[in-house]
Amino acid sequence: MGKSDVAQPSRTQITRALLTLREMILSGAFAPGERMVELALVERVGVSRTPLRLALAELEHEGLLRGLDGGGYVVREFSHADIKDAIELRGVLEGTAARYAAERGAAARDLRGLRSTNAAIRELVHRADYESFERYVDLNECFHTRILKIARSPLLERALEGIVSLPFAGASAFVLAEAELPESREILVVAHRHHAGLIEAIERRQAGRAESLAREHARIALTNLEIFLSHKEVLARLPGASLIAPQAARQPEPA
Amino acid sequence: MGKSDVAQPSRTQITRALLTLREMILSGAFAPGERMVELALVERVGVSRTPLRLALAELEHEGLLRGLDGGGYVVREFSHADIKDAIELRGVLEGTAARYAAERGAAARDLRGLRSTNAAIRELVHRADYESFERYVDLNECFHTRILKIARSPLLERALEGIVSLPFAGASAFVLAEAELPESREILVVAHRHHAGLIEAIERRQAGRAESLAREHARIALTNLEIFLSHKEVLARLPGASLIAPQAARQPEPA
DNA sequence: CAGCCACATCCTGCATGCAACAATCCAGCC
DNA sequence: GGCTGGATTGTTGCATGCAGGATGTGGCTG
Repeated sequence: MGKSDVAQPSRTQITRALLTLREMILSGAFAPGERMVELALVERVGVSRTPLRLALAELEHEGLLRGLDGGGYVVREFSHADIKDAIELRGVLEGTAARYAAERGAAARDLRGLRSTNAAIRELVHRADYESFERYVDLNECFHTRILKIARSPLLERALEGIVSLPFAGASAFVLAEAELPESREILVVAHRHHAGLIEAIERRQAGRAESLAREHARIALTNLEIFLSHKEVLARLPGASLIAPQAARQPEPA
Repeated sequence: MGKSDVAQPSRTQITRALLTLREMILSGAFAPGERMVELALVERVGVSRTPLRLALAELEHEGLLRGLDGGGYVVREFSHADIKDAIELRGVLEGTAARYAAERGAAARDLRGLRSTNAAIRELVHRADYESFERYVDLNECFHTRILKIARSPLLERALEGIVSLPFAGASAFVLAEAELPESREILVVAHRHHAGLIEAIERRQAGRAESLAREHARIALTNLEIFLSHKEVLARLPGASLIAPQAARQPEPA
């Protein structure tokens, strides 16, 4: 939303390569651990090696690729623990954002913006059609972005960007497909309640409350994750699903 | 420690350029806002444009450079607010690491390692010579790294790396020159006490205590920052000092 | 039959040349 | 005199050629 790079999909070859590669990886075009051979990608992406390499380096920073010692990159694989960690860490950072917002104070118009966004969300909570869910995702992102802006910490924004760029770590990662899993529908009611509490906490300068509430809010995604992992046929339709490591012979480490 | 890139300073041209440029920037070879012209850097660094550009992109990720819309990079300038934010955010992340360590449990040998490191620190707290301070910095870094390892969260490590790579955000950023400012000497006693409390909290699985203690521990750097800002003649000798914006009547222009 | 060495192949790291874009400066015109 | 247009210069974006290194394979030998 803030960035205007989607409007110009190929203003530069680097972004073209970046968008194409990210799309390909998340859609499962490569198996986890598969090596990203530059010359092979030149054909499939349509750019030269120079911008392509820049894009690969960028994707390594985003966490989708992993650099090899001898050079080159492979597609990363994400364990369940990785995803849980990412969600928890997002909660920590968004909690910090909420705390900053409460401590540093929010302008009246900022609070109004939060309220109007959350009011729009309330209208959609009980809708069941797909279009409403798409709209919900937008509004949800908007709400989280608003709080982040109110926190007024560029560094925090950067750190959070680095987390939500990971698959399944975003605030709305699992929301979209909830349209198909009615058992998780009531979660939206809880989320709306969390938002309302956050607004109130920020308005009343209750920093501790705001922080812990935002953390708990992020943990909603953990619940959603569990639900999804027991419905693999739906999970497979989410972007990046192919990057999740099978839970099989992995040593289970209960928290 | 884990990475062995310092042993081979120029194993690849990219790292050579990266190390050289970082050194040059932190030593004040460029003024904040100055444009980093590639061709000019080719001479001064001694590598070609291709690896140099990779290094520039890396430095932008580290936060030392800022990318321009039309292309190219400029040296970033850090306000006091930026530094305070970085320190506070480091506290949040190290607090999370301490909490993880307490929640997930530390092995006996990990606790022993923490204790021995902190015991070594205790020996140095009242020493005043420069060599002792250098050793103190090493041990301090070691202690923080140990806790981070015990937390067992690769993602958290990455996030923290992204913060401490900023100038003045590291755990020992202001310690080294404390040798010259006796008024901040007793801070080391407090820091040692914090460490001891952290070990105890982790051992007793007191997650909340561990988190808030680590946060408070990071705020020591805030105190040190204030002290330094009132001793500009000492501050100037720290790497990266030239990147700090003067606090004067600067017109803040929020994006 | 197993281990080791040498060779061939593939891939990445790097350098350089070319082209397009942006900024700047100067000149001409209103 | 100010503004606008164009030209020139400087800088980045991109492509490709080349070389070094890692890897895998085959054959030879113990």
